[in-house]
Amino acid sequence: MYELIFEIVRLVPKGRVTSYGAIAEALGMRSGARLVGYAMNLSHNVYPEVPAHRVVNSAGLLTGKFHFGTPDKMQQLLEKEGVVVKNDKVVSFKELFWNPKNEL
DNA sequence: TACATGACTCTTA
DNA sequence: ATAAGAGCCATGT
Repeated sequence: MYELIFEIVRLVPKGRVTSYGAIAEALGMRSGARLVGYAMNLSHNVYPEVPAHRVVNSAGLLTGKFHFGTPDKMQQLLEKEGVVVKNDKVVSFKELFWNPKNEL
């Protein structure tokens, strides 16, 4: 079931980000954002790798950074891809936001 | 089968 | 504008 979620996340272009809610909605689960988060939790041992660091909450906050081993890993990865992160939140989130529906 | 849990989100005070 | 409460769906025990 999480396969779909993983696929969507893998479609997120480098340097862009998306939100749990957006993914959930793209899959038809209007209020399944929590489920998407839960899926990300399992994404660390699936293959191909899932760029879970490109997924943030509706406010652009890096809420799941504690699940990357070290709290800085997520931010590091994002910045390395060109995404500016400040105070655990994505700068210009609105601009960098990537809507899954545009790819379906 | 029933209950608890979670990387969320929206609605009210 | 900030804070607290309730819904939501798939899994695991």
